[in-house]
Amino acid sequence: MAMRKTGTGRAPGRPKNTDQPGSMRETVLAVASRLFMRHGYKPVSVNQIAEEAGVTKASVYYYFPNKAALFAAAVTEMMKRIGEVSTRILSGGGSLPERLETIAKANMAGSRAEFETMMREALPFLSEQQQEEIRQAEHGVHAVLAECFAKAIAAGEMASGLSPMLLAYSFSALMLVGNRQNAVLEEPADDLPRRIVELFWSGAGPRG
Amino acid sequence: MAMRKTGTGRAPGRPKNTDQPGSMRETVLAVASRLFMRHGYKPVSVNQIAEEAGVTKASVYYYFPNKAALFAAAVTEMMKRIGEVSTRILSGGGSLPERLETIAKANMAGSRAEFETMMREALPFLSEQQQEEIRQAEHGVHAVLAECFAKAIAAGEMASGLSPMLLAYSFSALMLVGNRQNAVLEEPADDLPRRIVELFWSGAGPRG
DNA sequence: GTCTATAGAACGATAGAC
DNA sequence: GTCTATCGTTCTATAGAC
Repeated sequence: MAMRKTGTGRAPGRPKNTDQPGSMRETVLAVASRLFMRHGYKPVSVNQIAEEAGVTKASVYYYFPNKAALFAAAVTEMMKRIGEVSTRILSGGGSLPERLETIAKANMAGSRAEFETMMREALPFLSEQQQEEIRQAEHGVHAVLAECFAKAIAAGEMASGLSPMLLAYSFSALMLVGNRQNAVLEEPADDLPRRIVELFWSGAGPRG
Repeated sequence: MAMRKTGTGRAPGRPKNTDQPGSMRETVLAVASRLFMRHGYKPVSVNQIAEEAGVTKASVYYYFPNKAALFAAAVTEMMKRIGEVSTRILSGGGSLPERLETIAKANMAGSRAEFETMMREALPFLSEQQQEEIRQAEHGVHAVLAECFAKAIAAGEMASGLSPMLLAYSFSALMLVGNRQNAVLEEPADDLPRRIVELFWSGAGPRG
């Protein structure tokens, strides 16, 4: 007799409403983003995601048309969360450079570099549309920064020669530098966020 | 009678020394880097490279153990050339910001973004060692910049708080920003190199 | 009875084991 | 060189909601 291979303990058919409603899709998304972040795109199978979410593969495919779409949705979701955290930090107390340093710390303590690596690996599997979806989500995160910069420029707290969006993308790019193998940068790792913000704020030219 | 499929017009056997010595490997490398840059990794077959270089596939595999190694070597070679060009620009005339702007223009006019895209596509096919080889070559390019920055810091032409290597990686990261879809940056495209260098040099903080 | 949300099974492709 | 396991994906059956 053949063993049941894909059983999840749950009976087929629509579940009772006692299972809190509307949560299955979000559960799958949460599990997926965690696994994708930890192991990358290819190594994570849809089956693995399904099992950890307590459903079968078929249920995952009920919510997402394919693995790439699930990945894109998971990344987009993550970006949304990052944007919310950034908004919270930026609307908090302290000077703007101090708040930027907090964001830099959060981004660099988290696995931003691993995120970029994962994106590179996954890119060949994504459709143009899915790539665009992710770009839009990324743009949203940058927009949060840009809005803050626009206000600061209007208030005279920042130089006025550069567009807020360019500043946002630049700051984001500099944070990525902080995720490099710190050995080659010849800087103490715990000081990097401060130095990155210092460079962003005051430039590389002679001071005074 | 079967047709010769892979003939290149050259007779089999070791060529006479009149064919300038040691150039075959370089010819293959040059052809490979051009094709990889133009079409990406997967779409380019080793056969195609061999044909355009005027040799057979067997000859290519004499110099390189596999396609990925050939790719890594081609990229490394390109990095070497980029490093040489950067050295030449940096040792030329003009102020340091002006020379940096020249480098930024060269990088952004050239297909730096396409290069990054190609790298992403090829990454899954490269061994750890081959990836490390490319990283080393990239590091070499940054070292050229870092050396220049170190001198400038010693001469008081740049701020002294940051390590030259961190500055080099940061400048490189900012140049990548210039390759984005310029629409989102809200900046005129032809002005971007100047603005990028301006940000790098003077920072985002209030001026004066 | 129809719609929704799940499970189970199977398909073609592919990669690795033997 | 064949066999098997697994992958992404699709199809169908079914239990419960409305």
